[in-house]
Amino acid sequence: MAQQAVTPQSVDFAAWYNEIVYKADLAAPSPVRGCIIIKPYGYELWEGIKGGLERRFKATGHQNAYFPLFIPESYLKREAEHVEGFSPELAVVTIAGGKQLEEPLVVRPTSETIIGEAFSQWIQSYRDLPLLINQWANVVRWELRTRPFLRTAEFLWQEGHTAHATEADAEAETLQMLDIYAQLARDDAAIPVIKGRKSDREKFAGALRTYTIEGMMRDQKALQCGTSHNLGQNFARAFDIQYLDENNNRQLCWTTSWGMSTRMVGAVVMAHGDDKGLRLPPVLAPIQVVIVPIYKNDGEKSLVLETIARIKNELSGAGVRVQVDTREGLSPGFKFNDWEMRGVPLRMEIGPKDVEKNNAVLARRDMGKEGKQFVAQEGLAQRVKDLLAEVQNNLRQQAADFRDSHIHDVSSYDQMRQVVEAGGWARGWWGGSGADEARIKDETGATIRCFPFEQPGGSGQCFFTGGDAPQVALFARAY
RNA sequence: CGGGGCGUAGCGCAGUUGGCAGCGCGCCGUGUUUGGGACGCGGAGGUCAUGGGUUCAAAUCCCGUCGCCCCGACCA
Repeated sequence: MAQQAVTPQSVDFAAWYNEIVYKADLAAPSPVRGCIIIKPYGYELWEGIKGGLERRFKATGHQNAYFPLFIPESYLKREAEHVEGFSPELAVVTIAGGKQLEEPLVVRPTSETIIGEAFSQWIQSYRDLPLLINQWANVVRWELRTRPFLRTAEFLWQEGHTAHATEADAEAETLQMLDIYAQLARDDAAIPVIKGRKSDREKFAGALRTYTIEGMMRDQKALQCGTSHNLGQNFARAFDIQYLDENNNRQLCWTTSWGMSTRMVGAVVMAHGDDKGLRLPPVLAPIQVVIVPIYKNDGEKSLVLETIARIKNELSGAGVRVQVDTREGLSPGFKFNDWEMRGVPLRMEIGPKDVEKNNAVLARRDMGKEGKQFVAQEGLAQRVKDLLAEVQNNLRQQAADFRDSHIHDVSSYDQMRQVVEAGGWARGWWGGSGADEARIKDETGATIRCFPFEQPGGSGQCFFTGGDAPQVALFARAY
């Protein structure tokens, strides 16, 4: 059960986050270092994200498949940059069935290699392209510092893997999927994100280009919420993914991969939560409306519950996810706080006075006391749906305003440092090298989150080197 | 892998000079409560991380081992 106050965000954001995750019943600690148990409420939130993605994947012609958890070690090594990127964080099985394995099996950190091997067999002709596959899976990356949902040793995600005949097709797919992630974040999770390209230093090991959506959390730190990679022909070359074109010539495929993970649950927590708990966007909220009955005696109780049963049916029938809090022995006040901790967007109170007057009390989670209102029971379902839409919009607007007010344009390193020191995001012309990036990270803690798609146009003067800069970059401290 | 800290009830913790294993929250029962975090009474719950040692006697002292947390390094 959720309960009691939480460390305020302003005092210690990290402590706030950890407490919220456990008190809102999203997750529980696990006996295995760096792993978590995702509890039903947290898993339902993930299912909401999954559902939103799944719908969009299917609408764009992707199919699900499933590939093995174990990957022959030699597969990883076929793509030089890839293996170098992942080696430090691999978990490897060397003994199975009581015997030393001839070839160690890597627990997948991602599946480009084993899927690449499969693709090389599935694809013969240009008629087999594009091949659009998605997999829902768990992956393991042996991280040294872990945090619930944000970075865990094992996490759940989807990984899309596609193969195309041309570079242009692959690029279009990569951008299309990034756009789907941005839609999911904005329309479902109410997190406005910035789309952009990763610097070479930050891109996926083995990719030609990596695109990202970056969201701002309430401590102003950046969180990479999803990535989409144009893998060029790197994996096609390593795994011999070829097709015969219309002219009977053998050609290498162009492949992509893209992923969004349970980290997104952490994003929802950190982008919207306040000192009273979670604030869930209605589109993803496992429970959209909770009804708290108010009564003093058995007579009132049966009257109140009767009315509630009718209202619940009406709401369910209208497609609203509603739950009645029938727990005995807890005061209404306790329940209010409990559901606020869990982030339920709308609370309804029904008491004897409401039964009598055919009213209901509605309270919005995204607002304070002024969010409480008395409404008629007539037309309640529509009223609730309208309010849910308002909450969704308001959360997104609040997140957008917060983000926009903490992004600042900079034209000198001094300025950039000031912005970053204050916790904000710095946007400025960039023409520096990878080594310059490393130095900035060292000195300020900030990294290039992305080169935003939205560019001012033309070229400018790099705020760091003073040289010519072809584009602006977004710098921030990140998770 | 370096520095620091902690392992005692489900969770959070106290336990002094070695002398009956404790507190708060939660849990179970019961009665009174209930429109913003109720209260009384009665209960259940322990391999004091682990192995050894000192002692009449160890949660407490000594040695070892394991695990976890924090800071640093690392982080497609």
